[in-house]
Amino acid sequence: MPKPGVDPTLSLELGVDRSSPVPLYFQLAQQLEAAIEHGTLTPGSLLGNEIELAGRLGLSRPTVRQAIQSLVEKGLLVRRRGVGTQVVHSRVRRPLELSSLYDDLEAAGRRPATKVLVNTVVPASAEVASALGVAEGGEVHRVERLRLAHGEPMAYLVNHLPPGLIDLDTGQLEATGLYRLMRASGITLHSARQSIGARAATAEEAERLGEPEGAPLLTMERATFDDTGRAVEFGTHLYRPSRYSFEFQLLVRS
Amino acid sequence: MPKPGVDPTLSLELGVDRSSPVPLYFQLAQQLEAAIEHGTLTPGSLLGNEIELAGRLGLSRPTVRQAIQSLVEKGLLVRRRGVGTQVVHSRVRRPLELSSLYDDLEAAGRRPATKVLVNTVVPASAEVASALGVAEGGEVHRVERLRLAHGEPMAYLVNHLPPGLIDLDTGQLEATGLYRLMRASGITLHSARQSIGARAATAEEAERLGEPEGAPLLTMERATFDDTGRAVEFGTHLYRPSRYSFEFQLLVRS
DNA sequence: TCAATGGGAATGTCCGGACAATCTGACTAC
DNA sequence: GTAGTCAGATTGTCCGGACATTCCCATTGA
Repeated sequence: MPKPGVDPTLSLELGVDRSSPVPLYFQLAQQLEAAIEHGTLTPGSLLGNEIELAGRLGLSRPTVRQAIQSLVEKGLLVRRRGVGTQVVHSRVRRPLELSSLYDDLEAAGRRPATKVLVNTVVPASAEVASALGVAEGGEVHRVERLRLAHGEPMAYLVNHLPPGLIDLDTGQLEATGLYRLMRASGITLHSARQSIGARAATAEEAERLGEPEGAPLLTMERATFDDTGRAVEFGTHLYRPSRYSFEFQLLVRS
Repeated sequence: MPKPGVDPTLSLELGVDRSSPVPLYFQLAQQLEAAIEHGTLTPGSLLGNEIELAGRLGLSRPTVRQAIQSLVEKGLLVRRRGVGTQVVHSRVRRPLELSSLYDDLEAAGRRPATKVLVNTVVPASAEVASALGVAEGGEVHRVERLRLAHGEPMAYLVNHLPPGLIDLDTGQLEATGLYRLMRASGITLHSARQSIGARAATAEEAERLGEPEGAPLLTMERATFDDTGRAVEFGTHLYRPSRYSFEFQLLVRS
């Protein structure tokens, strides 16, 4: 007896370009993701089984599985043994990636402005030295920035970087984000350790951010590492909670 | 000419049990992870190439690749084409999973205590109805809890759940976390949308948490979904920033 | 009416092989 | 000496197949 629901991938224009340098599994994953995004593949609908799908596309089953697997890891699909592969109902946003505040804002359509307050070399404090893995008192870059949105201050960012890693040009810092500069310098960002908390603003901080003294502020500390394990950045950030909050999606690792 | 560095996996007692129901790739991944954790595989060291490793273990290359891949996704290993697979230097902690505050505290060795203040059924407010996808005014469970550590209040947790999903026993809620109860009820948690911010405490909140009025509080809102996309929980939490902050590790998706 | 059984269907695991893409380092030519 | 070139090593991609495991559901039996 045929299944009641028709395989929704049948109506899709799926097909891969074998002459393309883009891997086949990636091409398929992109097409499926686009179909989900576009609503062609409706939430809850079952994808046809892998073997049949592979045959229809002229691909092998491992290749199709690899494509599906990548979407499962993105949280777009759910697989169940004995049942099939289903499109997840809930709308999935980005699962909290390591991006700069600048990129976040730009993606949200807001045009962030940056004012570099300090861009210099200083001796490392004990805290900075420990975070960056350099000797206390050794030279490190220090950057202080004020991030503005709609002309109003939104965040006060203090970052320390180990010496000799990157040229910190004030103009570039104002035009783009720190992470983008680091990536452009050939640094492969790998992981970051973050801590988010809250505290009352000091008089100095309050003035910089345009808040009353003692106002609640959102704080974030972050140490970023490249793929060799080197600490490449240590940041201490202050956000105005009325202007900014951390929004993200978590996926349960099964 | 032989390579200068000896393959560090040679000195490992690697071996799989083919009679075990645990998948072979998973057994291998666990052994490699244990070796990294234990320091037998030192950071920066290169694992021998996949093909040789597969041959030595009597496994196929895809199986070995699958094991390595899972550790790459955990951030423990880094692969580079033409070079090899390397142990990451930086110590990786959990990459921010979806766990309850209760589990977090327990893992940290602190024995959390929970006081259930309210456990009842209420009509859904507009906000709760929207988050849970139920009709406004429809019945939902409401749970208010106070989380204590060392006898001092640490967080005030308000959660709403759709009706008929789970039996909320006050005794159980005080003995364990909400997520653990949900999982035990057969609910497959899939994803959550979170928002972390800060604000000043109201008089009522301040009293409950033992803070002065207007003190900065860390706030977290979270909607949790199961793998069918149903909202299964909506929580609004308040934390004392002197007692709690969000700590986690991010991995860069390449 | 309800519980136990069993078959079909789908994903999960594993194999062995082949070729491509990329990086490193040594060699060569200038 | 320096830059370009080439070969070896290693991971990335892809194939086709085999069997195991799990879930759903219809059938069967009490």
